[in-house]
Amino acid sequence: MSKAYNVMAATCPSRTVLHRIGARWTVFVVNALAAGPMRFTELKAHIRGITSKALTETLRAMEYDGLILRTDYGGNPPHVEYALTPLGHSLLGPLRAVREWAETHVPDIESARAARSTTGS
Amino acid sequence: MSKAYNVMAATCPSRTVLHRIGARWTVFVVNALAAGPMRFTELKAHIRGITSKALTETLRAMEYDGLILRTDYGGNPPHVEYALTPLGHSLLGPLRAVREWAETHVPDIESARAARSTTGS
DNA sequence: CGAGACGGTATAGATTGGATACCGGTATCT
DNA sequence: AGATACCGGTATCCAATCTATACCGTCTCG
Repeated sequence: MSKAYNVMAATCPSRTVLHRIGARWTVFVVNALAAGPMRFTELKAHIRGITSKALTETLRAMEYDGLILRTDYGGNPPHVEYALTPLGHSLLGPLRAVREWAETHVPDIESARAARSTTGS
Repeated sequence: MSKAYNVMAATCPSRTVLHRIGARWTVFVVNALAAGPMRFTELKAHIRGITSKALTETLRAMEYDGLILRTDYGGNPPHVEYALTPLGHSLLGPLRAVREWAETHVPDIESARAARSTTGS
């Protein structure tokens, strides 16, 4: 049995892992970094709608979990680069599956929502 | 290019879709319902740690998006069943990929966290 | 009569996330 | 020389969200 973890267990660490993945911005950061390392402002520009704070916290959390690597080239003007670790890279596959599902099924979901809005109640 | 949607666009509907998927409990509900329809309390017992309110809201949202189907058999005692729609079912594949990634890489992440805690600061 | 199952709701408290503004240090524009 | 902008963030405040706890009506069982 290689499956030592059961997601439903509530005491299980995979809960926290799943929570991190679903953390609203993680997906986008992984996605953005897929093409190669990026700097902070670059990342911020790429992921439209994210604030500095959100980005900072997401990056910190991901670094803490070993998903990305932060490299500070110091000096001045500040130069910091973020890159995916092998672990972060391995997340790309599963995440891409979800993203593609989302992109594919947007019409279905929108029509479901529309149906509820017009027909419902 | 069949990719009419770009996740990074911020104005893009796939954002909301992705947000729904990452909504903390959605994954678990889909997972639980994979085996077949379930009743409210059954679901609540299966997903350890979820509260009635969280479950209710998750189910409502998922129903609104056409991911699940709520069937009220009325009468008494109350009898309500939740089942995956075909759309919800199609989500199972991508989600399972993520879940398996999570289960597989828990040790990696935990060791990364441990390394940060002992070595860091 | 009293208790429990069922499918939730109501209320309040804790936690998280977002928006906006600002920071220090340098380089550049005027 | 002064004003401004770039870079990688913080600080602060406020709003939305999540959680915990208790409770509801109806019915059946004992």
